[in-house]
Amino acid sequence: MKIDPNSSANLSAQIAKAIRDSIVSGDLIIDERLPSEAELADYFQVSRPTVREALKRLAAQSLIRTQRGATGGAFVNRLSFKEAYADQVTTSTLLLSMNEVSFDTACEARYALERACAPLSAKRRTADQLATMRTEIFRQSQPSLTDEAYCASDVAFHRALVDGADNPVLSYQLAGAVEAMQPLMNMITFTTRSRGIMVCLHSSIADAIENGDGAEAIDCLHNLEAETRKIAADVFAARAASK
Amino acid sequence: MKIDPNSSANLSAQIAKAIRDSIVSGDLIIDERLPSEAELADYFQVSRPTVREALKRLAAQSLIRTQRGATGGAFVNRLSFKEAYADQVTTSTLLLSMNEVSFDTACEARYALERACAPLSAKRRTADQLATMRTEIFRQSQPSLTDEAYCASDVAFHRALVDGADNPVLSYQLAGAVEAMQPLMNMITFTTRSRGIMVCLHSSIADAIENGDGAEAIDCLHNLEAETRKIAADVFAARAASK
DNA sequence: GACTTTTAAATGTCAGACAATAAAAACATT
DNA sequence: AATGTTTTTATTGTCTGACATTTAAAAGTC
Repeated sequence: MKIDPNSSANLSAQIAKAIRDSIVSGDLIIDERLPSEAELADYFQVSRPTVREALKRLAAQSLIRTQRGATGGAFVNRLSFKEAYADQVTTSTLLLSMNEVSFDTACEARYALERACAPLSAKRRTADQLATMRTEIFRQSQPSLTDEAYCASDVAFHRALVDGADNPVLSYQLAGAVEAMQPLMNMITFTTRSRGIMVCLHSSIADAIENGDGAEAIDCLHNLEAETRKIAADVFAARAASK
Repeated sequence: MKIDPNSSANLSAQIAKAIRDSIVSGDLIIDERLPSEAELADYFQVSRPTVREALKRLAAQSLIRTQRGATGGAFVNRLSFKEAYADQVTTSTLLLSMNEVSFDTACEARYALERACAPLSAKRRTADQLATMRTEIFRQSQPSLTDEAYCASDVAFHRALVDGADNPVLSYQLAGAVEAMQPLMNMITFTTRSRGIMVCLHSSIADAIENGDGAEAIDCLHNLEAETRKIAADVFAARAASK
C-alpha cells in the first residue's frame, strides 16, 4: 500500500505524503476509514504522536476528517468546492500581500478572468443571480455606504456575475482572484464621482448580461478595468504627493 | 497577541487558527521566528505535542517552516507563487475527481480562462515562451508519442501560452485549471487524425501569438475547445457503445 | 420490547524523557 | 592575534506510557 524509507527527513512529513499519495491516486476512496492511529504507528514503525502529526497535516488540507468514539477514526474527506473556496481565498490573499503584487497586476488578472466568465454568464445566469447584481448596484448607489461596505458590495456583484456562468470550476478559480483583491481595493477611497461612474458601468454590465450579450459585457468589463485602474492610479499619486 | 478559549473543540486546531490569523493579519512578519514550542506550550497552557500538531498543520499549508538546532525554530514562510502551484494543482485535481465534474465543464473552464490570457500573451510573450510552444507542437506531431506523453506536451504548450501573459496571478489561478485536467485528458485516446487537427490548431494559436493578434488567438482557442470536446464526445460514445 | 447502564474502541491530551542537529561559545594551537 | 577544534546549549524530532473524552454498540434491567 505505501512504504517509508527511514532516511534523512521528517517522518511525519513522509507519512503524510504516503497517505496523501494514496488518496490522490485513488487507492483510498472517499469516506473510507484509515487504519487507527495505533495501527498506522505499528505499520510505519513509528510512535503514535508522529502518526498524529502526519494526520494533522492532512487534516489541515481538508484531505481527511477525524471522528472520536468507538467507530471513530480518520476518514478520507470529500473535498467540496465550497470548502476549497476558503483556502483558495486565504492562500491568494497571502500570495498577493507577501509578494508585493502591484495593484495593476492583480487588477489585470481579475478582470481578464471575469471576462472569461462573462459570455457564459450572459447565456446561463439565473433570474436570482441577475437580481443580486441589481441589488448590489442599488446598494452601491447609496452615498452613506462606507468604503469597506462599498468594496464588499463590489465583490458580491462580481461574485454573482462569475457564479452566473454556472461552472463550479470557474467559480472556484475565480474566488481567489476576486476576493483576494479586496484588501487591495480597500486601500482606495472612492469619491462620490468615481462611485457614480462605477455604478454606471456595473449597470451596463448587468444590462448586457440580462440581454444575453456576452460581447457587450466583455466591452463593459474592459471599461470597468480601465476606470478602476485610473481611480487607483489617482489615489496612489495623490497619496505620494501628500507625503 | 492571540487568545484561546478552553471551549469544546480541538486545541491544536484552535492554536493553529490563532497563529494563522496572526500571519494573515500581518502581526507576524515574513521570516519572523515564532516562540519555541516550549514557550508556545506555556503560553497556550497546553502540552508540547499539542503545540507540535498545531505547527504541523501550519507547515502543511506552507505558512511556516521549521529548522532544528540552537538558533532553529518555526519561521513564517514567504508563500511563493511557485510553491503555491503544487498545492493548487493537487487541490484542483482532487476537486475534479471527487466531485464528478464532467469533461465538458472542466474543458469549458479551462479554455475560457486560457482565452482570458491570450490577448495578454500575444502582447507580452517572450521569444523563449514562443519557442517552447513551437517545440511542443513539433513533439506532438511525432506519431510515436504515447497518449500520456502527448497530453503532457499539450499541458506544456498551454502552460507556455498562459505564462506568456507575464502575470503571476493569472499563471497561478490557471495552473489548477490546466494541469488538473490532465487526468481527464488521459482518459482520451487520440487518433492520428485527431492529433493532426489539434497540431494544426496549436500552430494557428502560436502564429496568432507570434503576430500579436489576441483576437485571432481567442478564435483559435474557441476552435480548439470545440474540437477537444468533439473528440472527447466521440471517445465516450464509442466506449459506451462497446459495452 | 423499550429504556438504561456498561463496556470497548478510538481520538485528544498530557508528562517526561532522550536523540539529533546546528550554532554559538570556549578552548587550544599555531 | 588569528585560526582551527572541541564543548556547550538551545531547539526541534521522536518515543514511551498514561489518562481523559467521546461515541457507538453490547449488556443489562424494567
